[in-house]
Amino acid sequence: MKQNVNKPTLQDVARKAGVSTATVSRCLNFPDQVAGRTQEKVNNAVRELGYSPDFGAKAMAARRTNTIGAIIPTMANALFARGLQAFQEELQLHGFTTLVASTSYSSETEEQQIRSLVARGADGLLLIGHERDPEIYRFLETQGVPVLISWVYDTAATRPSVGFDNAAAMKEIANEVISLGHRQIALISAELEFNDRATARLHGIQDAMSEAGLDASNLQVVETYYGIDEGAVAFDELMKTAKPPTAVLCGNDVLAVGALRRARELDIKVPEQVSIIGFDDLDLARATFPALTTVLVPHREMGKQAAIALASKVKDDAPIQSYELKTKLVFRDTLGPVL
Amino acid sequence: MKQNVNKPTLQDVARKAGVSTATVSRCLNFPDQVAGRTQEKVNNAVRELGYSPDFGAKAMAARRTNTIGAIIPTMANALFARGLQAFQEELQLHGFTTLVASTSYSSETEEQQIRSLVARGADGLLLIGHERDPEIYRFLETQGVPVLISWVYDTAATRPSVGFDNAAAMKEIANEVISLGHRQIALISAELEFNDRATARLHGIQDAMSEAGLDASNLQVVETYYGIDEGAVAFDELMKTAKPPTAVLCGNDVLAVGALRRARELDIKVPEQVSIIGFDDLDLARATFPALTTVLVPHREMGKQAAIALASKVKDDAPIQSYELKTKLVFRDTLGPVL
DNA sequence: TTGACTAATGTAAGCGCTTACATATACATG
DNA sequence: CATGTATATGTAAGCGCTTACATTAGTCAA
Repeated sequence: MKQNVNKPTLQDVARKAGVSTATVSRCLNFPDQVAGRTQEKVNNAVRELGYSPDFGAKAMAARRTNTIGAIIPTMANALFARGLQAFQEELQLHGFTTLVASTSYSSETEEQQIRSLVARGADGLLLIGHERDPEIYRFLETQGVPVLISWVYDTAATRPSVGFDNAAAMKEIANEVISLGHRQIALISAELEFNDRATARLHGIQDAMSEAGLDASNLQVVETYYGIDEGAVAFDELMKTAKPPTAVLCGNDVLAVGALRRARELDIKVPEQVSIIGFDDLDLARATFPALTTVLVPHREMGKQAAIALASKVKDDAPIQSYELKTKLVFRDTLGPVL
Repeated sequence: MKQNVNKPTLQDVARKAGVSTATVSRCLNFPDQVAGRTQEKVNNAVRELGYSPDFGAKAMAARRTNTIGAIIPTMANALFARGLQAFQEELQLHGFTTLVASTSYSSETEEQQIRSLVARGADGLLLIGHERDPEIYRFLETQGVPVLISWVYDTAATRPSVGFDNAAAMKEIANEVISLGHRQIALISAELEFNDRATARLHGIQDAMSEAGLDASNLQVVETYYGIDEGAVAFDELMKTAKPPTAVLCGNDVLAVGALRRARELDIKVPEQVSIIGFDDLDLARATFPALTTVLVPHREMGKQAAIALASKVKDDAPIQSYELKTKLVFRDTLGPVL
């Protein structure tokens, strides 16, 4: 290992400034409790030594970190990245630092990350979706770390959450699709296991279809990873089946963009021959040609509300209030009637 | 505050298992130094108590965190996000955890983040680009934290770096543009201040132009933020000038996608009336219509090499070896000759 | 000047771990 | 069996901070 240089400590600063360590600590944390002249001496010493407090020591002594952890599936998904950005910004206003980790959609990795963030002293945790090993929830409870679930809002769930109703949102757009005459429908979904958002969206479509009297066999589902190429491949697959769909719903805009690209490559006209629908409403959705019909997810607002809820829980131990956000259909140019 | 629950400590585990704290510690960190029967007792106690080690205490006692910090401008930029992903994966192989922070391109925020990561005990730091307040470099030196600069490779720089030559890459594509007859050229760039990558790319174009005998007045530069909409607005602006460019180079693919979108909205044919060139080669670049001509940046390889360099520096105190990665022109459908 | 405050500073006890060192136990050797 | 060696565990001293409590300095009314 290294450790060639010895980082200056509070002690060093105290010695240099000719005061006690307690005074230095106060000067740094509660300046108004310290006389002006003393502050100056201390600040000079801090500057000259290039002192920087040790977070670990501080956390241990103060028994508090003012840190909130957030674990999302992937940074690659712009929607998570942006929602988290808003979460972070709001928390900063409340005096919290955010520690971010991602799981690549692996529940195993998620568990590790949860443990790691708890070990690092997170005062609270933001998690995406409800579905995970009950043991983890037990662990968090024994550690006394409050958790807020986001990206979903499920009245049936016992834990508080800030998010939207994935099933209802998907059902709404599915209804539109069906009312335009589509009967042969497909869903390009993220992996369904350990992903209650994806599962809920699937259920939304199934619901809409069964209410419209359509048989389950009219729905084809392909699961894949997040990515444009993945969407393209999935679309390909669907078009090669015996009864190719006339409408392809996608679990997110990125998959939809991939599908759209492949449609163009296959010379399939959208929406004349097949409709393609996204989910999320990224900037991207307006930039494709034709522009993507999709479902707007208010990600920034979601991040912000999650931050507010979690901050008040951690600070004042106020019970977390669940909060439902509304999605909105955005009609652009990739959804059309069956011709 | 809260603290209703008392997290179990090493002490608690030791008591429950009927051994000393030292044994518990060893059992957790160096299991092969501990007898099998003892391991069992300890592991049971750990499980029953839901024990999780306190990172801060551990770091303080061990004087090592096995944590590497990485500070990037923004997660919103997929290229950073992906490069970082590779960085992280590689570091994990070497036994390091990565702590990520982003700055929103603010040098002030960056300074905070650097201090925060150092405080959190980062054994090393990854930073993007060379350009920052010298005081920060001094601070890092007094703290004994090794730094690796990435995303740039500049032979003139004193600090080691793992990246590519931004100026050369941009010059290369600019040469192509010029050789296709373009004389009136524009650059939609990220903000140039405190951004040596963006500045270098600008210089690359200027170089190419002056070598081709073009006057500086033939180049229009508009600085903007990262985003599709921002690219669209910038493109708009350029088209409204007295001498609109016939080729628009963009600092990244996202800006280019925005420009492309606005071109379509304005009914300007690409590449017949104006050529649009991106930078980065995101998946996105293949998904637009027409597909984007751009410059491939080997972001994953960059992240990986950066991780290797930094890990060996931190572990063995080996001097960091600079490493140059090569970019590659990717010709698709948005660059054409002047008609 | 004094006493009664308040304001500023100091003292020292931990926070939860790791690890050098000391000790105990087990086993092989002569 | 005594002895030496290896293996397993225990003891206790910090790591760099915060903070309750004790002490001292400063201020002001009487």
